[in-house]
Amino acid sequence: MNTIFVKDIKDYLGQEIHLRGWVRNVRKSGKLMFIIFRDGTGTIQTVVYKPGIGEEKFELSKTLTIESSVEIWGTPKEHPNKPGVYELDVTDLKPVCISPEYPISKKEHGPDFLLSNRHLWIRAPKQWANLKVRHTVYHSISEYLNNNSFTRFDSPILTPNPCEGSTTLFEVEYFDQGSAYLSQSGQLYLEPAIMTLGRVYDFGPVFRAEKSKTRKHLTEFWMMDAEAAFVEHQENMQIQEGLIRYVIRTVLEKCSNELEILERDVEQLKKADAPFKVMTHYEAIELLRSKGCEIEHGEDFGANEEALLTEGSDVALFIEKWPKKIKAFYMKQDPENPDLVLGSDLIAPEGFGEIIGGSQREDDYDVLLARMEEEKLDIQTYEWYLDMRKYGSVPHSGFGIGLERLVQWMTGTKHIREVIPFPRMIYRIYP
RNA sequence: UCCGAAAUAGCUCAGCGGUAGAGCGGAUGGCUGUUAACCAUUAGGUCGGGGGUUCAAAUCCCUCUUUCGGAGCCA
Repeated sequence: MNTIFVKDIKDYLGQEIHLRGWVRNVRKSGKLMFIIFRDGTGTIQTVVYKPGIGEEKFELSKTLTIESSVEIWGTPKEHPNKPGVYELDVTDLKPVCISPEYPISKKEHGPDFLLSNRHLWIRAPKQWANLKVRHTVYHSISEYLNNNSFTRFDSPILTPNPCEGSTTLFEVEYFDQGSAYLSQSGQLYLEPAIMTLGRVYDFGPVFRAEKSKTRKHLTEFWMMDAEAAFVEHQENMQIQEGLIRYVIRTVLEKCSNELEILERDVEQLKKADAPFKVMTHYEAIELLRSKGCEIEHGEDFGANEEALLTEGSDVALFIEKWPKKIKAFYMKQDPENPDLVLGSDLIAPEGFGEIIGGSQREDDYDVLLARMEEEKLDIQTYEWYLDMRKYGSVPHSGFGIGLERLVQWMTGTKHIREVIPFPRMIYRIYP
Protein backbone atom coordinates (compact mmCIF):
# COMPACT_ATOMS: atom_id res chain seq x y z
CA MET A 1 0.00 0.00 0.00
CA ASN A 2 1.47 3.33 -1.09
CA THR A 3 1.10 6.48 0.99
CA ILE A 4 1.12 9.23 -1.63
CA PHE A 5 0.38 12.90 -2.23
CA VAL A 6 -2.66 14.10 -4.15
CA LYS A 7 -0.45 15.72 -6.80
CA ASP A 8 0.85 12.26 -7.79
CA ILE A 9 -2.53 10.57 -7.91
CA LYS A 10 -2.64 10.10 -11.71
CA ASP A 11 0.29 7.66 -11.43
CA TYR A 12 -1.75 5.31 -9.23
CA LEU A 13 -5.01 4.85 -11.16
CA GLY A 14 -6.68 1.57 -10.22
CA GLN A 15 -4.27 0.85 -7.33
CA GLU A 16 -5.22 1.10 -3.70
CA ILE A 17 -3.50 4.06 -2.03
CA HIS A 18 -3.37 5.85 1.30
CA LEU A 19 -3.75 9.65 1.72
CA ARG A 20 -3.41 11.90 4.77
CA GLY A 21 -4.86 15.38 4.97
CA TRP A 22 -7.93 17.49 5.64
CA VAL A 23 -11.57 17.73 4.68
CA ARG A 24 -12.32 20.85 2.65
CA ASN A 25 -16.04 20.13 2.28
CA VAL A 26 -18.56 17.31 2.59
CA ARG A 27 -21.71 16.70 0.56
CA LYS A 28 -24.13 13.97 1.65
CA SER A 29 -26.75 12.39 -0.53
CA GLY A 30 -28.40 9.40 1.10
CA LYS A 31 -26.17 6.35 0.65
CA LEU A 32 -23.57 8.43 -1.14
CA MET A 33 -21.18 10.97 0.28
CA PHE A 34 -18.56 13.21 -1.32
CA ILE A 35 -15.58 14.34 0.73
CA ILE A 36 -13.46 17.06 -0.84
CA PHE A 37 -10.03 16.14 0.40
CA ARG A 38 -6.79 18.15 0.34
CA ASP A 39 -3.29 17.41 1.57
CA GLY A 40 -1.23 20.53 0.82
CA THR A 41 -0.19 19.32 -2.63
CA GLY A 42 -3.65 19.35 -4.17
CA THR A 43 -7.35 18.65 -3.82
CA ILE A 44 -9.41 15.63 -4.88
CA GLN A 45 -13.05 14.58 -4.62
CA THR A 46 -13.44 11.31 -2.75
CA VAL A 47 -16.58 9.17 -2.98
CA VAL A 48 -17.96 7.15 -0.05
CA TYR A 49 -20.66 4.67 -1.13
CA LYS A 50 -22.56 2.97 1.68
CA PRO A 51 -23.14 -0.46 0.05
CA GLY A 52 -19.47 -0.53 -0.97
CA ILE A 53 -17.85 0.49 2.32
CA GLY A 54 -20.40 -0.97 4.75
CA GLU A 55 -22.77 0.47 7.33
CA GLU A 56 -20.18 1.00 10.10
CA LYS A 57 -17.56 2.84 7.99
CA PHE A 58 -20.27 4.92 6.34
CA GLU A 59 -21.54 6.09 9.75
CA LEU A 60 -17.93 6.92 10.67
CA SER A 61 -17.49 8.97 7.50
CA LYS A 62 -20.61 10.95 8.42
CA THR A 63 -18.81 12.23 11.54
CA LEU A 64 -16.33 14.13 9.36
CA THR A 65 -16.83 17.90 9.43
CA ILE A 66 -15.29 20.73 7.43
CA GLU A 67 -11.51 20.95 8.11
CA SER A 68 -11.34 17.72 10.10
CA SER A 69 -8.08 15.83 9.57
CA VAL A 70 -8.35 12.31 8.21
CA GLU A 71 -6.53 9.36 6.73
CA ILE A 72 -8.18 7.85 3.68
CA TRP A 73 -7.64 4.61 1.79
CA GLY A 74 -9.07 4.09 -1.65
CA THR A 75 -8.66 3.62 -5.40
CA PRO A 76 -8.18 6.59 -7.73
CA LYS A 77 -10.06 6.63 -11.03
CA GLU A 78 -11.18 9.09 -13.67
CA HIS A 79 -14.26 11.17 -12.92
CA PRO A 80 -17.25 9.50 -14.65
CA ASN A 81 -18.37 12.75 -16.31
CA LYS A 82 -15.18 14.81 -16.47
CA PRO A 83 -12.26 13.53 -18.53
CA GLY A 84 -8.87 14.43 -17.07
CA VAL A 85 -10.30 14.91 -13.58
CA TYR A 86 -9.63 12.26 -10.96
CA GLU A 87 -11.57 11.12 -7.92
CA LEU A 88 -11.07 8.48 -5.27
CA ASP A 89 -13.34 5.55 -4.38
CA VAL A 90 -12.96 5.30 -0.61
CA THR A 91 -12.44 1.82 0.86
CA ASP A 92 -11.55 2.87 4.39
CA LEU A 93 -10.98 5.98 6.45
CA LYS A 94 -9.75 7.00 9.89
CA PRO A 95 -10.58 10.42 11.37
CA VAL A 96 -7.50 11.97 13.02
CA CYS A 97 -9.20 15.02 14.57
CA ILE A 98 -12.86 15.98 14.16
CA SER A 99 -13.19 19.78 13.92
CA PRO A 100 -15.94 21.60 15.76
CA GLU A 101 -17.88 24.21 13.79
CA TYR A 102 -15.29 25.75 11.45
CA PRO A 103 -15.19 29.56 11.67
CA ILE A 104 -14.63 30.14 7.96
CA SER A 105 -17.78 29.18 6.10
CA LYS A 106 -18.39 28.60 2.42
CA LYS A 107 -20.02 32.00 2.00
CA GLU A 108 -18.32 35.35 1.78
CA HIS A 109 -16.43 36.94 4.66
CA GLY A 110 -15.19 40.43 5.38
CA PRO A 111 -11.45 41.26 5.45
CA ASP A 112 -11.36 42.00 9.17
CA PHE A 113 -12.79 38.61 10.07
CA LEU A 114 -10.50 36.81 7.63
CA LEU A 115 -7.41 38.62 8.90
CA SER A 116 -8.31 37.80 12.51
CA ASN A 117 -8.51 34.18 11.35
CA ARG A 118 -5.44 34.30 9.12
CA HIS A 119 -4.11 31.10 10.76
CA LEU A 120 -7.17 29.31 9.29
CA TRP A 121 -7.69 31.48 6.21
CA ILE A 122 -4.39 30.25 4.73
CA ARG A 123 -6.16 26.88 4.16
CA ALA A 124 -8.53 28.48 1.62
CA PRO A 125 -7.80 27.65 -2.05
CA LYS A 126 -6.80 31.17 -3.14
CA GLN A 127 -4.62 31.70 -0.10
CA TRP A 128 -2.98 28.33 -0.64
CA ALA A 129 -2.32 29.31 -4.27
CA ASN A 130 -0.86 32.69 -3.25
CA LEU A 131 1.54 30.97 -0.87
CA LYS A 132 2.61 28.48 -3.52
CA VAL A 133 3.27 31.27 -6.05
CA ARG A 134 5.15 33.21 -3.37
CA HIS A 135 7.40 30.20 -2.86
CA THR A 136 8.00 29.91 -6.60
CA VAL A 137 8.82 33.62 -6.95
CA TYR A 138 11.18 33.44 -3.99
CA HIS A 139 12.88 30.35 -5.34
CA SER A 140 13.17 31.60 -8.92
CA ILE A 141 14.76 34.89 -7.85
CA SER A 142 17.42 32.96 -5.92
CA GLU A 143 17.89 30.55 -8.81
CA TYR A 144 18.41 33.31 -11.38
CA LEU A 145 20.92 35.15 -9.21
CA ASN A 146 22.79 31.96 -8.29
CA ASN A 147 23.08 31.16 -12.00
CA ASN A 148 24.46 34.63 -12.69
CA SER A 149 27.41 34.52 -10.29
CA PHE A 150 25.67 36.16 -7.34
CA THR A 151 26.42 34.86 -3.83
CA ARG A 152 23.91 35.09 -1.03
CA PHE A 153 25.16 37.34 1.75
CA ASP A 154 22.89 37.99 4.69
CA SER A 155 22.59 41.58 5.84
CA PRO A 156 21.91 42.19 9.54
CA ILE A 157 18.41 42.95 10.74
CA LEU A 158 19.45 44.91 13.83
CA THR A 159 21.29 48.00 12.70
CA PRO A 160 22.92 50.93 14.50
CA ASN A 161 21.73 53.55 12.02
CA PRO A 162 19.07 54.09 9.40
CA CYS A 163 19.94 52.90 5.89
CA GLU A 164 18.07 55.75 4.29
CA GLY A 165 17.41 58.83 6.34
CA SER A 166 13.86 59.20 5.10
CA THR A 167 11.72 56.38 6.47
CA THR A 168 10.50 55.88 10.03
CA LEU A 169 12.14 53.03 11.91
CA PHE A 170 11.19 50.54 14.59
CA GLU A 171 13.41 51.24 17.56
CA VAL A 172 14.51 48.57 20.03
CA GLU A 173 16.63 48.78 23.17
CA TYR A 174 20.06 47.31 22.67
CA PHE A 175 21.58 46.44 26.07
CA ASP A 176 23.60 49.39 27.34
CA GLN A 177 24.40 50.71 23.88
CA GLY A 178 21.25 52.75 23.48
CA SER A 179 18.93 52.16 20.56
CA ALA A 180 19.15 49.78 17.67
CA TYR A 181 16.80 49.82 14.68
CA LEU A 182 15.11 47.08 12.69
CA SER A 183 16.55 47.18 9.19
CA GLN A 184 14.54 48.87 6.48
CA SER A 185 16.90 47.59 3.77
CA GLY A 186 20.02 45.47 3.70
CA GLN A 187 21.47 47.41 0.81
CA LEU A 188 24.22 49.42 2.48
CA TYR A 189 25.69 46.21 3.92
CA LEU A 190 25.89 44.65 0.48
CA GLU A 191 28.35 47.25 -0.70
CA PRO A 192 31.19 45.98 1.51
CA ALA A 193 30.19 42.47 0.44
CA ILE A 194 30.82 43.03 -3.28
CA MET A 195 34.42 43.96 -2.45
CA THR A 196 34.96 40.37 -1.34
CA LEU A 197 32.39 38.34 -3.29
CA GLY A 198 31.90 40.42 -6.45
CA ARG A 199 28.15 39.97 -6.86
CA VAL A 200 25.88 39.41 -3.88
CA TYR A 201 22.27 39.43 -2.76
CA ASP A 202 20.36 39.28 0.48
CA PHE A 203 16.82 38.14 1.13
CA GLY A 204 14.99 38.81 4.32
CA PRO A 205 12.39 40.73 6.24
CA VAL A 206 12.65 44.51 6.47
CA PHE A 207 10.64 46.89 8.60
CA ARG A 208 9.06 50.28 8.02
CA ALA A 209 7.29 52.04 10.88
CA GLU A 210 5.44 54.35 8.52
CA LYS A 211 1.73 54.70 9.07
CA SER A 212 0.98 53.68 5.51
CA LYS A 213 -2.57 52.51 4.93
CA THR A 214 -2.80 51.29 1.38
CA ARG A 215 -3.16 47.98 -0.40
CA LYS A 216 0.54 48.09 -1.32
CA HIS A 217 2.06 48.52 2.13
CA LEU A 218 3.03 46.32 5.05
CA THR A 219 5.10 47.27 8.09
CA GLU A 220 7.06 44.01 7.75
CA PHE A 221 7.80 42.72 4.28
CA TRP A 222 10.44 40.70 2.44
CA MET A 223 13.03 42.34 0.30
CA MET A 224 15.71 41.01 -1.97
CA ASP A 225 18.63 43.37 -2.45
CA ALA A 226 21.27 42.64 -5.08
CA GLU A 227 24.56 44.44 -5.57
CA ALA A 228 27.29 43.92 -8.19
CA ALA A 229 30.82 45.26 -8.63
CA PHE A 230 31.78 46.76 -12.00
CA VAL A 231 28.16 46.89 -13.10
CA GLU A 232 27.00 50.29 -14.31
CA HIS A 233 23.58 51.82 -14.76
CA GLN A 234 22.63 50.24 -18.12
CA GLU A 235 23.77 46.74 -17.17
CA ASN A 236 21.99 47.12 -13.83
CA MET A 237 18.70 47.50 -15.66
CA GLN A 238 19.54 44.56 -17.95
CA ILE A 239 20.06 42.31 -14.93
CA GLN A 240 16.75 43.41 -13.44
CA GLU A 241 14.88 42.79 -16.67
CA GLY A 242 16.47 39.36 -17.08
CA LEU A 243 15.54 38.48 -13.51
CA ILE A 244 11.93 39.62 -13.67
CA ARG A 245 11.31 37.93 -17.01
CA TYR A 246 12.80 34.73 -15.62
CA VAL A 247 10.42 34.93 -12.66
CA ILE A 248 7.45 35.44 -14.99
CA ARG A 249 8.41 32.42 -17.10
CA THR A 250 9.00 30.21 -14.06
CA VAL A 251 5.68 31.15 -12.47
CA LEU A 252 3.83 30.48 -15.74
CA GLU A 253 5.56 27.13 -16.09
CA LYS A 254 5.31 25.84 -12.52
CA CYS A 255 2.15 27.46 -11.19
CA SER A 256 -0.47 27.00 -13.92
CA ASN A 257 -2.85 25.28 -11.48
CA GLU A 258 -2.35 27.99 -8.85
CA LEU A 259 -2.89 30.78 -11.42
CA GLU A 260 -6.12 29.09 -12.50
CA ILE A 261 -7.38 28.92 -8.91
CA LEU A 262 -6.50 32.61 -8.58
CA GLU A 263 -8.32 33.39 -11.85
CA ARG A 264 -5.21 35.22 -13.02
CA ASP A 265 -5.27 36.44 -16.62
CA VAL A 266 -2.38 34.29 -17.84
CA GLU A 267 -2.29 35.85 -21.30
CA GLN A 268 -1.53 39.20 -19.73
CA LEU A 269 1.35 37.65 -17.82
CA LYS A 270 2.71 35.97 -20.96
CA LYS A 271 2.74 39.31 -22.75
CA ALA A 272 4.82 40.80 -19.93
CA ASP A 273 7.72 38.51 -20.86
CA ALA A 274 8.97 40.86 -23.59
CA PRO A 275 11.54 43.71 -23.68
CA PHE A 276 10.76 46.31 -21.01
CA LYS A 277 10.30 49.98 -21.82
CA VAL A 278 12.68 52.69 -20.60
CA MET A 279 11.83 56.34 -20.05
CA THR A 280 13.65 59.13 -18.26
CA HIS A 281 11.97 60.86 -15.36
CA TYR A 282 11.80 64.00 -17.52
CA GLU A 283 10.01 62.13 -20.30
CA ALA A 284 7.66 60.54 -17.79
CA ILE A 285 6.61 63.96 -16.47
CA GLU A 286 6.06 65.17 -20.04
CA LEU A 287 3.90 62.12 -20.74
CA LEU A 288 1.85 62.64 -17.58
CA ARG A 289 1.32 66.31 -18.37
CA SER A 290 0.13 65.37 -21.85
CA LYS A 291 -2.39 63.08 -20.16
CA GLY A 292 -3.67 65.98 -18.11
CA CYS A 293 -1.82 65.48 -14.80
CA GLU A 294 -0.90 68.57 -12.84
CA ILE A 295 2.65 67.52 -12.08
CA GLU A 296 5.86 69.56 -12.29
CA HIS A 297 9.34 68.50 -13.36
CA GLY A 298 11.36 67.41 -10.35
CA GLU A 299 8.39 65.89 -8.54
CA ASP A 300 7.85 62.29 -7.51
CA PHE A 301 4.89 60.23 -8.77
CA GLY A 302 1.80 59.36 -6.76
CA ALA A 303 -0.10 56.08 -6.99
CA ASN A 304 -2.38 57.38 -9.73
CA GLU A 305 0.48 58.63 -11.85
CA GLU A 306 2.34 55.32 -11.58
CA ALA A 307 -0.70 53.55 -13.01
CA LEU A 308 -1.06 56.13 -15.79
CA LEU A 309 2.54 55.63 -16.90
CA THR A 310 2.02 51.96 -17.73
CA GLU A 311 -1.53 52.43 -19.00
CA GLY A 312 -1.99 50.43 -22.18
CA SER A 313 1.41 48.77 -21.82
CA ASP A 314 1.82 45.00 -21.50
CA VAL A 315 5.37 45.21 -20.17
CA ALA A 316 7.06 46.79 -17.17
CA LEU A 317 8.57 50.26 -17.46
CA PHE A 318 11.89 51.61 -16.16
CA ILE A 319 11.89 55.24 -15.10
CA GLU A 320 15.54 56.33 -15.07
CA LYS A 321 17.62 59.44 -14.39
CA TRP A 322 15.78 60.90 -11.44
CA PRO A 323 16.19 64.37 -9.95
CA LYS A 324 18.87 64.10 -7.27
CA LYS A 325 16.70 65.91 -4.74
CA ILE A 326 14.02 63.23 -4.49
CA LYS A 327 16.33 60.21 -4.39
CA ALA A 328 18.66 58.66 -1.78
CA PHE A 329 22.09 60.11 -1.06
CA TYR A 330 24.06 57.06 -2.30
CA MET A 331 22.92 57.22 -5.93
CA LYS A 332 25.56 58.19 -8.49
CA GLN A 333 25.40 61.55 -10.18
CA ASP A 334 24.64 61.48 -13.89
CA PRO A 335 27.92 62.55 -15.59
CA GLU A 336 25.81 64.36 -18.19
CA ASN A 337 23.74 66.31 -15.70
CA PRO A 338 24.76 66.94 -12.06
CA ASP A 339 21.13 67.49 -11.03
CA LEU A 340 20.20 63.91 -11.94
CA VAL A 341 21.16 60.51 -10.53
CA LEU A 342 21.60 57.17 -12.31
CA GLY A 343 18.68 55.55 -10.54
CA SER A 344 15.82 53.53 -11.97
CA ASP A 345 12.46 52.44 -10.68
CA LEU A 346 10.69 49.53 -12.32
CA ILE A 347 6.94 49.92 -12.60
CA ALA A 348 4.84 46.82 -13.22
CA PRO A 349 1.96 46.93 -15.71
CA GLU A 350 -1.74 46.40 -14.86
CA GLY A 351 -1.54 49.03 -12.13
CA PHE A 352 0.63 47.02 -9.74
CA GLY A 353 3.06 49.89 -9.34
CA GLU A 354 6.69 50.05 -8.32
CA ILE A 355 8.31 46.69 -7.70
CA ILE A 356 12.03 47.53 -7.94
CA GLY A 357 14.16 50.50 -6.94
CA GLY A 358 17.73 50.47 -8.15
CA SER A 359 20.70 52.64 -8.99
CA GLN A 360 24.35 52.90 -9.76
CA ARG A 361 26.02 53.92 -6.50
CA GLU A 362 28.24 56.93 -5.98
CA ASP A 363 31.79 55.55 -5.91
CA ASP A 364 33.71 58.83 -5.57
CA TYR A 365 34.66 59.58 -1.96
CA ASP A 366 34.50 63.37 -2.21
CA VAL A 367 31.25 63.50 -4.16
CA LEU A 368 29.57 61.10 -1.73
CA LEU A 369 30.84 62.94 1.33
CA ALA A 370 29.59 66.26 -0.05
CA ARG A 371 26.22 64.70 -0.77
CA MET A 372 25.95 63.25 2.75
CA GLU A 373 26.81 66.60 4.29
CA GLU A 374 24.19 68.22 2.11
CA GLU A 375 21.63 65.73 3.51
CA LYS A 376 22.92 66.49 7.04
CA LEU A 377 23.68 62.83 7.77
CA ASP A 378 25.74 61.88 10.82
CA ILE A 379 29.01 61.18 9.02
CA GLN A 380 30.54 59.28 11.97
CA THR A 381 27.96 56.49 11.90
CA TYR A 382 28.52 56.05 8.18
CA GLU A 383 32.29 55.94 8.33
CA TRP A 384 32.39 52.25 7.42
CA TYR A 385 30.27 53.02 4.37
CA LEU A 386 32.59 55.80 3.24
CA ASP A 387 35.53 53.40 3.64
CA MET A 388 34.24 51.52 0.59
CA ARG A 389 35.15 54.60 -1.46
CA LYS A 390 38.66 54.63 -0.01
CA TYR A 391 39.86 51.04 -0.22
CA GLY A 392 39.61 49.85 -3.79
CA SER A 393 36.44 51.65 -4.83
CA VAL A 394 34.87 50.40 -8.06
CA PRO A 395 31.84 51.39 -10.09
CA HIS A 396 28.92 49.33 -8.83
CA SER A 397 25.15 49.11 -8.90
CA GLY A 398 22.31 47.34 -7.20
CA PHE A 399 18.58 47.11 -6.75
CA GLY A 400 15.93 45.96 -4.31
CA ILE A 401 12.80 43.96 -5.06
CA GLY A 402 9.77 44.00 -2.81
CA LEU A 403 8.87 40.29 -2.79
CA GLU A 404 5.20 40.81 -1.94
CA ARG A 405 4.76 43.45 -4.64
CA LEU A 406 6.16 41.04 -7.20
CA VAL A 407 3.96 38.19 -5.93
CA GLN A 408 1.00 40.56 -6.00
CA TRP A 409 1.64 41.21 -9.67
CA MET A 410 2.21 37.54 -10.56
CA THR A 411 -0.96 36.40 -8.75
CA GLY A 412 -3.04 39.43 -9.71
CA THR A 413 -3.97 39.96 -6.04
CA LYS A 414 -5.57 43.26 -5.22
CA HIS A 415 -4.33 43.57 -1.66
CA ILE A 416 -0.75 42.89 -0.53
CA ARG A 417 -1.93 41.40 2.79
CA GLU A 418 -2.99 38.22 0.99
CA VAL A 419 0.46 37.35 -0.40
CA ILE A 420 2.39 37.16 2.89
CA PRO A 421 1.62 34.44 5.47
CA PHE A 422 0.94 36.70 8.44
CA PRO A 423 0.63 40.35 7.37
CA ARG A 424 1.84 43.04 9.71
CA MET A 425 -0.01 46.29 9.25
CA ILE A 426 -0.39 49.49 11.16
CA TYR A 427 -3.52 48.30 13.01
CA ARG A 428 -2.82 44.58 13.05
CA ILE A 429 -0.28 42.32 14.72
CA TYR A 430 -2.60 39.35 15.56
CA PRO A 431 -2.30 36.46 14.86
C1' U B 1 -1.10 62.17 10.10
C1' C B 2 -5.32 63.78 6.78
C1' C B 3 -10.12 62.73 4.07
C1' G B 4 -14.30 59.36 3.61
C1' A B 5 -17.28 55.00 5.18
C1' A B 6 -18.88 51.32 8.54
C1' A B 7 -20.04 48.51 13.42
C1' U B 8 -27.21 44.21 14.00
C1' A B 9 -27.06 35.98 15.07
C1' G B 10 -20.72 32.19 14.60
C1' C B 11 -20.16 34.62 9.27
C1' U B 12 -22.23 37.98 5.15
C1' C B 13 -25.86 41.47 5.28
C1' A B 14 -31.21 43.65 5.26
C1' G B 15 -34.15 46.64 8.61
C1' C B 16 -33.25 53.42 9.31
C1' G B 17 -38.80 56.06 15.10
C1' G B 18 -43.75 51.56 16.77
C1' U B 19 -43.17 43.27 18.97
C1' A B 20 -35.26 41.93 15.91
C1' G B 21 -35.08 39.43 9.92
C1' A B 22 -32.79 36.48 5.62
C1' G B 23 -28.90 33.51 3.51
C1' C B 24 -24.70 30.62 4.94
C1' G B 25 -22.67 27.81 9.04
C1' G B 26 -24.55 24.40 13.55
C1' A B 27 -28.23 20.46 15.17
C1' U B 28 -32.06 16.75 13.50
C1' G B 29 -34.34 14.15 9.42
C1' G B 30 -34.69 12.96 3.83
C1' C B 31 -32.26 11.88 -0.98
C1' U B 32 -27.05 6.91 -5.46
C1' G B 33 -23.46 11.53 -8.74
C1' U B 34 -23.08 15.93 -5.73
C1' U B 35 -19.72 20.16 -7.25
C1' A B 36 -20.03 27.50 -2.41
C1' A B 37 -25.31 20.41 -3.75
C1' C B 38 -30.58 20.35 -2.59
C1' C B 39 -35.37 19.85 0.55
C1' A B 40 -37.79 20.02 5.54
C1' U B 41 -37.60 21.10 10.85
C1' U B 42 -34.88 23.64 14.66
C1' A B 43 -31.55 26.35 18.09
C1' G B 44 -29.08 30.96 18.02
C1' G B 45 -29.25 38.39 19.42
C1' U B 46 -27.97 43.66 26.08
C1' C B 47 -28.40 45.76 17.40
C1' G B 48 -19.69 48.17 19.27
C1' G B 49 -19.30 51.15 24.59
C1' G B 50 -21.22 55.53 27.14
C1' G B 51 -24.52 59.70 27.24
C1' G B 52 -28.79 62.49 25.29
C1' U B 53 -33.76 63.62 22.49
C1' U B 54 -38.67 61.00 22.55
C1' C B 55 -44.68 58.15 25.12
C1' A B 56 -41.33 54.85 22.32
C1' A B 57 -34.37 54.36 19.67
C1' A B 58 -31.00 49.11 16.02
C1' U B 59 -33.18 53.55 13.70
C1' C B 60 -32.29 60.73 15.44
C1' C B 61 -28.11 63.71 18.08
C1' C B 62 -23.23 63.90 20.87
C1' U B 63 -18.93 61.25 22.33
C1' C B 64 -15.45 57.28 22.69
C1' U B 65 -13.52 52.71 20.65
C1' U B 66 -12.55 49.53 16.66
C1' U B 67 -12.26 48.38 11.59
C1' C B 68 -12.42 49.27 6.35
C1' G B 69 -11.36 52.30 1.82
C1' G B 70 -8.30 56.23 -0.09
C1' A B 71 -4.11 60.02 0.27
C1' G B 72 0.97 60.93 1.70
C1' C B 73 5.66 57.95 2.36
C1' C B 74 7.77 53.95 0.02
C1' A B 75 9.14 48.16 -2.02
